[in-house]
Amino acid sequence: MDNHRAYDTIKEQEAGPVARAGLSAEVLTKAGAELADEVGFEQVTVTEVARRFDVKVASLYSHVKSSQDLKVRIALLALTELADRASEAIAGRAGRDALAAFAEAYRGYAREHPGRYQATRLRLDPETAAASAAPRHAQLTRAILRGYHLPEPEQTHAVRLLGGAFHGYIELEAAGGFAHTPVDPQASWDWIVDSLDALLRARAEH
Amino acid sequence: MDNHRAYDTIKEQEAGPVARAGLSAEVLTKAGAELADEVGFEQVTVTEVARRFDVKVASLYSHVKSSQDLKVRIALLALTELADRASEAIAGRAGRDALAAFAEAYRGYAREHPGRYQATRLRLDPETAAASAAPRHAQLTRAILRGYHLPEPEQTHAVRLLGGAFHGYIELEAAGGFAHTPVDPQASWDWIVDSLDALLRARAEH
DNA sequence: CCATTTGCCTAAATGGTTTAGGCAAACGGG
DNA sequence: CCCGTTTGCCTAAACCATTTAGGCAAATGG
Repeated sequence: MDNHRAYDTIKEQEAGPVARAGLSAEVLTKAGAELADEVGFEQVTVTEVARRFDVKVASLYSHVKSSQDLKVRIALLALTELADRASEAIAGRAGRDALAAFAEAYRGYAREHPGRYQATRLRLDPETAAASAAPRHAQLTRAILRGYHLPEPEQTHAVRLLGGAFHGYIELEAAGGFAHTPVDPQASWDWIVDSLDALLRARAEH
Repeated sequence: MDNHRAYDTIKEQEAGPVARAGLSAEVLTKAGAELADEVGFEQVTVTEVARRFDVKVASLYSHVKSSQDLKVRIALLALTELADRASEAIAGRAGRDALAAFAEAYRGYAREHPGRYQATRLRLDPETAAASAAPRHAQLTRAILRGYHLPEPEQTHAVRLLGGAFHGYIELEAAGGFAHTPVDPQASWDWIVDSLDALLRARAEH
């Protein structure tokens, strides 16, 4: 039962005094998010995160409850980052400008951080979702729609249309669904933003 | 080394002559699809499928190459079923009718077969995707758009808009994203189909 | 300077995946 | 009808990720 001693000896021979890795839920979440961007969100494992800190797997369990807990934390981080980015994008803009900037914020984030973007689609239980940045996303969309003067319940319909359209397009693009058609995805994106702007303006007048 | 004998004895005592389970890639795929609808696509494991046939896990490996292979087969099955359903829905319809029927086919399939619908978003490698029913989905969308007389490249833009909008809406709805707003999802869906129809008609004229 | 807390450890159980090798049932030609 | 081959499912065992339990030592603070 002198395994600890043997370990310490080796450790001290090889790396000097045993250094603490400085783990915390935040640091692990950040590392998990980076891992997700590199290998995909589904491929995030506590084992790989531990490897990156050169630490034993069990050590992570003092900071996160489970593998699922780690994934939820990554999702919450991504939702917050994405809401911050969208919020900054629409600041000082209105109408078509705001819509285009908002759309670009989402698409840009998904391109730069594919794993984090995948994480935003993790199914959260209702309480967690309500306490997350998810409601901010809906609020930001409503802020854009203020420029179009839609009455309820049409404003809610429009929130759902925009959320679905942007999210769905990004997902189909990421899945490689556009690879076999020689039409520039950027051109489609611009056309779609344009068309949705026209749609909303038409709906406002009735 | 007489484990086989021991096993056979038990088997014969308990269940008579050793019956073959009648496994095949098709049967396993079907069972996997049903499992997906019950517990979610990510929760599909070869272990659970084996349990359902009362068969040892290793036995499945004569029929499917790996756990991933099973998942790909489920995805291909779902893509085919969904394309069949969409195809039937738009037969004999045009314009707004076709669009609404197409949309309803997707949403209905996702509601009735949530796990299979999740499977349709599995990332397939390009060759597999090209040989799947995925191209049929794009063709079906183009069939609907014939009624709107859009020139290229706008027709391609519209294919991407419709694919993204329907898919994104279904995903957001399934994720519970609409739970905290007291607006009927069906009403939003109808409004969205209506709006997209108007959008396409407007784009056709210019 | 000692007591407590904190951080990471070893050890071991659980469970899904996968390969290797084997027996026996089914099948088809002589 | 019998025997060789194929097919179907088996046992056994390795691998890897997850998770819990329990322990030592560094850091912390009175």
